[in-house]
Amino acid sequence: MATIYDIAKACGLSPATVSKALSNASDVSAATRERVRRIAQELDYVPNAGARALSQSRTWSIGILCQDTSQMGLWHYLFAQVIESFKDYVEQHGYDIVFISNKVGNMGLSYLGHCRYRRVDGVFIVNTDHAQTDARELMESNLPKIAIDFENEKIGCVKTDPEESMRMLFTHLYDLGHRNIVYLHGERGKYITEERIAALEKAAAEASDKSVNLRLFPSRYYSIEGGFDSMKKLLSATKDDRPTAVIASDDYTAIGVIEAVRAAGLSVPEDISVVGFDGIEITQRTNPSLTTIRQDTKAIGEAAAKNLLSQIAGEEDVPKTVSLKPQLICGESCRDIK
Amino acid sequence: MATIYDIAKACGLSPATVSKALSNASDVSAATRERVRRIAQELDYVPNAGARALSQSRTWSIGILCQDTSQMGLWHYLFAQVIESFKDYVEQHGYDIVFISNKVGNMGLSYLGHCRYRRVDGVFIVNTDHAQTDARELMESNLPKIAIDFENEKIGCVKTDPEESMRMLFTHLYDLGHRNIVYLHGERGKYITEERIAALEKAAAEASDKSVNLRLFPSRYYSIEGGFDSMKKLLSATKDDRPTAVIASDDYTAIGVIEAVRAAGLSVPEDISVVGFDGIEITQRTNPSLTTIRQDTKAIGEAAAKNLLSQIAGEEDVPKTVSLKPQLICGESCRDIK
DNA sequence: ATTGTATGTAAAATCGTTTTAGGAAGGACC
DNA sequence: GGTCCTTCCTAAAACGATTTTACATACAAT
Repeated sequence: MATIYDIAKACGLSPATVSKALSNASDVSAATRERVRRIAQELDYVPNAGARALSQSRTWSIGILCQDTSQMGLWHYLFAQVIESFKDYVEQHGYDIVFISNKVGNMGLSYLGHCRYRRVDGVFIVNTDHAQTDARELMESNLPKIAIDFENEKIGCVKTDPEESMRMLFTHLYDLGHRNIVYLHGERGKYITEERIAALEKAAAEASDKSVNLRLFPSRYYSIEGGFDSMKKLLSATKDDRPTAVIASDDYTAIGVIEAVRAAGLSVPEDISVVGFDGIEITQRTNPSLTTIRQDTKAIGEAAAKNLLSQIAGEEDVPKTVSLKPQLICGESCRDIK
Repeated sequence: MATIYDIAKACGLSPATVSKALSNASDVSAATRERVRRIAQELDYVPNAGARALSQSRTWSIGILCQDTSQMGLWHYLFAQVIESFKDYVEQHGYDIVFISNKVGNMGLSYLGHCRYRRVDGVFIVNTDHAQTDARELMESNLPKIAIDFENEKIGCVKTDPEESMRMLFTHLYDLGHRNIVYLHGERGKYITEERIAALEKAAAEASDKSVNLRLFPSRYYSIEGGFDSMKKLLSATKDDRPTAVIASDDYTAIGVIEAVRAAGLSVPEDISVVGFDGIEITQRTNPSLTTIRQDTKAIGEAAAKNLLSQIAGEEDVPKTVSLKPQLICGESCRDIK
């Protein structure tokens, strides 16, 4: 493959001049620049990203961490959309993406190790067990970085405003007359879980209505089966005091919840109203269609990208946290019981 | 960040020896090797993939081309699973993945240009418009490469055996008594479309039954809306000779088909039987659940990875085409009309 | 004693860029 | 004519590895 040396030789110039000509440096005459360009074309020259990276000490690549014990793998519908939006954005700015893993070859690299091996210019933490040593090490590092739905002193985040989201859901149910509500929340201890629980309890408290009975019940994220099992347990645990509405941790869980309600011989929304979270496409195709909070995945990906690129560029005053507006999608899974 | 030079200095050795010690070369004493290892640990050394690539002229990275005009983007459920499986496999062998695009920065790189810019060791063509100039250029190149559902002289492929798949579907419907069948096929001209149509017609011919009436009707891949629209048209075009069964090009299309049947005041499977293709998870959650052909996405990804790594290793007799077994999943979308 | 063979290490070249420091040529100005 | 800018270009170092060649030393075989 042709290199700048080949071009230099063909043009009768030095490699340095060729490099500058190709990168639009100011101290090359227009005539020379054009000649170099032409010859480069003719020789089918493509720069070597690795060599460039070595000399610039930046690779124009960004790491993405999206790993989880959940069976969904990397391709959770929601995360996938966020990643795609992120990728499109950074790609336009010349970056490629590297999926960070701690199982590369037999090198025994940690997440951070992998980032350093590939010399990524920054990292986007989409999903991981934030409590795990490996993830912690990465977040402690001083790489430019941004996360989704997680933050601490060392890392900022992009998220769909939890306060507003949960208030929207609660208010929607409350206005339909629901007072006996259960939140089927995701794994306790996860940052986003705690945040949403707090937000929901706050919204409930703000109603200042003694008749409101908000209870929590554990489930897990992104699992139809998990939603099914949890709802089954919930139903048998609340025989005498069945909730009139259930807020699922996410849309998959909500699908499972609906199945469980049916399996118990009850109906949605006649007997129990159900709402989800995330607003993935399929929720509008289910039967009944689901009332849920839509997260704007495109905006999330873009906001994360913009923030990270600003950090990489060394800009000052890069916002630490970006909070995006949720949108309530009204399906047919809730009944007015007033 | 520590380099082998730092280690060399700390050990009182030459960089060459350090390099060899770290790569388990034979001509380094065990004692030296251990010492180097220890110091490397202490200095928190991580090799620089770019530098390594420059000197080895291989990057340990593989390009993935998965782009399409379809609105599904990169994250089509089926392709996503294949890519994940592929990624897991090559990752274990030390490779990272690069998504190939023709919109990187403002460099105006073609697909092949991007591959050359990043010096990928091989490329996996998951989905693209194979007729497009850019894709053709890539396939003409002499990079190690493998595709899904496409092949020609220059590139081999991994696919779910079309002959067997289509025969399974046809036979299933035939055995249920269906004689009036429509295939709602994907875009004409696509390799896989033509292959499946031919396979289906062959299976129908093999029935040697004059009463079999197999018709083709155009639709497009992976679109619920597309399936809906096509089925609507089909219903109005066949008022007097409605098919008893419809084979959709894929599961998404099948979902749209079912909606269209309902919208026409008919029912699945009472009035019309519907089958899909791909076997994505959600088809078992729809109402009714879908009879479909399951493609083994994990096996596809692995087969592609294995094949590509063999090519990269320069092995001889790497199989050009790998054909995998389909699996018939029986849902409740077909009725026995005998 | 000589030759040969491992063995362990070092020096230097190489990979393809970018960057820094400077040099030559030519014009403008006093 | 000398000084000072510009403008355009080059040489050389740097980036961080790997790889090839060469050179010691030790020890065995002849």
